[in-house]
Parts: sequence; structure tokens; C-alpha cells
Amino acid sequence: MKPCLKRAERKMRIEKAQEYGATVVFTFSNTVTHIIADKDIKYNEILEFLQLTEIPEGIAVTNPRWPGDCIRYGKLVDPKDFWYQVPGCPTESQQRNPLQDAPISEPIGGHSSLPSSPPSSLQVQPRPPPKQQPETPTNSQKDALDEAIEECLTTTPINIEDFLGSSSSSDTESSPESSPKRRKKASSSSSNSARDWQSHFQCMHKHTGALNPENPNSRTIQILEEMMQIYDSLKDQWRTRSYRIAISTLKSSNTTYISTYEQAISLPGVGDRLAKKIVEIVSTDRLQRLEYAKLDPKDQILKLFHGIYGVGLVQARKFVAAGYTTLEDIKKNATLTEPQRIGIERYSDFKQRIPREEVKQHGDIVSTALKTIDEKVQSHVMGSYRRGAKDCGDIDIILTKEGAGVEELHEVLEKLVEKLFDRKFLMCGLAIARHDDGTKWHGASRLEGEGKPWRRIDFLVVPGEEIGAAFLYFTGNDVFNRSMRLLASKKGMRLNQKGLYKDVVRGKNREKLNEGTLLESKDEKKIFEILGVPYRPPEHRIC
DNA sequence: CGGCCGTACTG
DNA sequence: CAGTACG
DNA sequence: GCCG
Repeated sequence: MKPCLKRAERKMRIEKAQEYGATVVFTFSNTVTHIIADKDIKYNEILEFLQLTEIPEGIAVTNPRWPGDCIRYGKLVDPKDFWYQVPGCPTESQQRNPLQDAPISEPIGGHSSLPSSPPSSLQVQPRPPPKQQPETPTNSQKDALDEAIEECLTTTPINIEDFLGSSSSSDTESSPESSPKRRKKASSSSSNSARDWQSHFQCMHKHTGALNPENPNSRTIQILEEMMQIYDSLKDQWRTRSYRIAISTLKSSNTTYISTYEQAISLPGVGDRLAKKIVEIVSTDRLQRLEYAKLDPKDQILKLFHGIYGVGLVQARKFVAAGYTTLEDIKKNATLTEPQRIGIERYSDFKQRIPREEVKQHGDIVSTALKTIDEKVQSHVMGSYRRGAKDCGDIDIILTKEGAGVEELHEVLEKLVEKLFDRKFLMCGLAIARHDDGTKWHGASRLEGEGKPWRRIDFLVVPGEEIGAAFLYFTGNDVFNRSMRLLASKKGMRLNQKGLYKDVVRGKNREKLNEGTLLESKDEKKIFEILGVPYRPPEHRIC
């Protein structure tokens, strides 16, 4: 058997199967009754691996869900059932659509179609390495700010590990070993616990968003992400938040396979309920609750509608409740705002990812046009582009000028937009600053040429003095920003796209009672410093 | 048990 | 104002 | 959902 990245996970399942009386063999022989293939294995890959032209009669080929279900239901379920089919398996049953097979949950009686001989041995297949991640950090492109920041970084190297003592609680257990000794000179009166409480904030940790292909928890993460999406579509923002945090924790614990309740619950952000779900995923390769939820066809339609620009969950649910099932339905019959109408018209355009190179091209066009309006106004491409993504969902551009205020820049924005409409680069506006001090502009742009898709493009007008806070905000990602802002508020401060403020008085519901006084807004790195967060370059802000 | 980011634009 | 959006 |  080839070494495999998933071996920890497979080992777990193998042991589970043996616990229940299965015999696992590592060579193919006529004693084999079942072949359990890892999820992504295709039928012909099994044939190839076993050097067979066909699987002998009487041997069942299934995915890992089958043994899981057998354990779940306490009996041998039918390995020919749809749920257990291996992709490419030449049987009639694979045509069955899971969405029509409504009552999935009923224990499908194990019996008849079992192979003649009793199940006594299992053959386990290795799983191919997982695919690559969507957002790949690259350090190739730098702008002036990046270089300045990196300079600061190299002169004052900060090791995140130095900030995270071994957990104060007794059961540190399987956490990614932090070296015990070393102590930064405790600035002022900061005690251990003072440093500890804030280490739970996501912004305190390096995240690249890369799905480490060696992360043994990738299957768990995948299922939890699906579950999170369900809760998101149910408008359960707090459950969604909890899932997001727990998933993020799993992603960073990429050296340990989390398979037991104790392991799981010791992770920050994972409580009793999620720990139980993780155990269920590990031992059965699925989540019962998720299977139910995915059966609801409304869920699919809801997602479709929610994908329209300007349509949130409230509107999407209304459309579903009204009985609409397609974008055409809505376009013809529903009352829509103008942005929503465009959102439907350009639905597929806006869904497409934008190659990094094209993002740069859009940025260059804006930059060039800007020069004809005001030489001193600069544009910076932000968002996932600045984080180094190889493709982006939209294009985020900051317009700024040293010493300029919002109103001066707002005029520039209006001229810029007009000019870019004239040259048929901008195709429409979606959300447009209407006041003289408006700061944001949402719309669509496209490159010249036949069939070029419209791209979502956002401008943010930023006074010269606020460039640091604006960079922080517009670089994201969203989770990172929220984490930074929450940390600020816990420290009696307030962070937004204009700056970091202190002495913010909050009433109940944390409602802001005063503005606070400005601490820093021009220097992105100083905002990190004041908040006590080790500086992280954009490509490490993917939580 | 209550909190979970903070802001800007639309209709 | 609620809803939606941005990171 | 989790956490204090």
C-alpha cells in the first residue's frame, strides 16, 4: 500500500472496522469480500491498482461511508445503495439521484444483495493527494508600502511564538507545541494572563488560507464548511460564526489528526456540540444533519438567488416563498431594484473568478485614466489581490492623495467614473456615493474585446491621512478585520476604515456613545503595534 | 445569560 | 428604517 | 454555535 497523506484518517477507520469484527487485508485475494475505496478514488483506479479488468462477482466496492453506516445502524446495510457507490462504478444504481432519494436516513436493511460470502475482510485503498488551494500567497508583487512595511519587519522581527505562552490551563495537551521557555521583556505590567486572553483572537495568528494538503483534517473541514453554509443560508449568523472559527482552528492545526472528543474540545472555538460532530465525521465520514439539510431543494434555489448582487437572504427567501425557481422567474415577475436587475443580467459574469493578471489590467486602466485627471492621485489595488490571490472575486481599488480630503477626492472620483464610462471600461454603477463626502463606488468594468465578462469593481476614496486604516480595511480579509476590530473594542478602542480610536465609551449592546480620540490612521503597521498584534503581511491575513 | 465588527449605500 | 454590501 |  502506498504511503498516503490520509493515512491517519484511514487508520482510524480501519481500526474502527476491526473493532466491529472486520478483517483487514493488505493484499488482494479470494478471501476479500469488500473493497472500501477512499472517497476520491474512481472505479477504474481500483481496477488499475489491483491490476484487474473487472471486480470479481461477489465482491462489493464501496466508499468509506458504508462501514460508517453499518456501525451507525448496527447492521450490514446494502453496499449497492447509491450512497456507497464509487465514482465510475458500472452499475445501474449509480443513476439514482440523492436529491430524489428523500428518506436517506432510514437504515437500508442490510441483507439480500450482499455478496455471497460473509464480510470478513476489507481491502482499503489509498487516496490521492488533495487538490490545491484557491488562494495562493505570492510574494512577487510589492508596492512602496509593502517595501516600507517589510523594512520595518526585518528591523523589528517579531516572533508570534513569543507572544503565545503555553496555555495557562492544565490540559494543554495536543496543541501545536510551543516552546516553553523564553519571555519577552514584559512591557509594563502585562502579566501572563494579560497576554493570554488576547491570543485567542484570530488576528493574533498567522493564516495563509492555504489548505495544507497534508492537513489530516481536510475531510472534517470540508464537511463542517458545508454545514456552515447551511446555517448561513438559514440566517443563523452566530452559528455560522462559530463554525467559521472552529474550521479556522482546524486548518491551523495541520499537524494533528483530530479524531477524539477530548482532542476536539480542547481546541479553542470547539465546544461540546462541535466536538461531537467532529467525532461523528471522523468515524462515519459524514454528518447526518448535513445529509438532511442538503436534501431540501429550496436550499439550492436559495443559494442561487442569494448569489445575485443586491439580493441578501431576506430577499432570497421571499423569492423562494413566492414560488420562484429560476433567475428567469424573478426577472419576469418580481419587483427588483436596479442593482438587482443588473445582478441577474450579469449573474454568470459576476460569479466567475478574475485571474490575477486581469485584475492588474483593470488596475492599470484606472491608474492611467487617473493621471489625466490629477497626477497626484494614486490608485492601489487591494482586496484579495493584495493578499496575493491567484484569482479574485472582484476588484478593489483605493483612490488617495497626500494631503487631500474626502471632498476633493470625491470630485476626482466623479471625473474618473465619467471618463471610464466614456471609454466603455465601466459598464454600470451599482452602489454610488451620493453625497459630496461619499467614499465608495460599486460597479462593473470590463476589458476591451468580444465576450469579455463584466467584473465587479469597487472604488474607495481615502483621504491621505487615513491611508493606513483604509489599507487595513480594504486588504481584509473580512474575518481578519472583524477579529482586529473585536480586539480593539475589548481594549476600549475602536477600529474602522478611518482609523484606530481610544477612549471609546460604550453603553449596553456595546453601542458606541462617543467617537473616541484618534490614535493612528496613517500607518498600517502602527495600528498593529498599538493593538499589540504582531504585524502580518497581507498574504498572512487570510483567516 | 448576553455578546458575537463597524461602516456606507439603497429604497 | 431594514436590508445589503465591503473588507 | 462558543465563550466569559
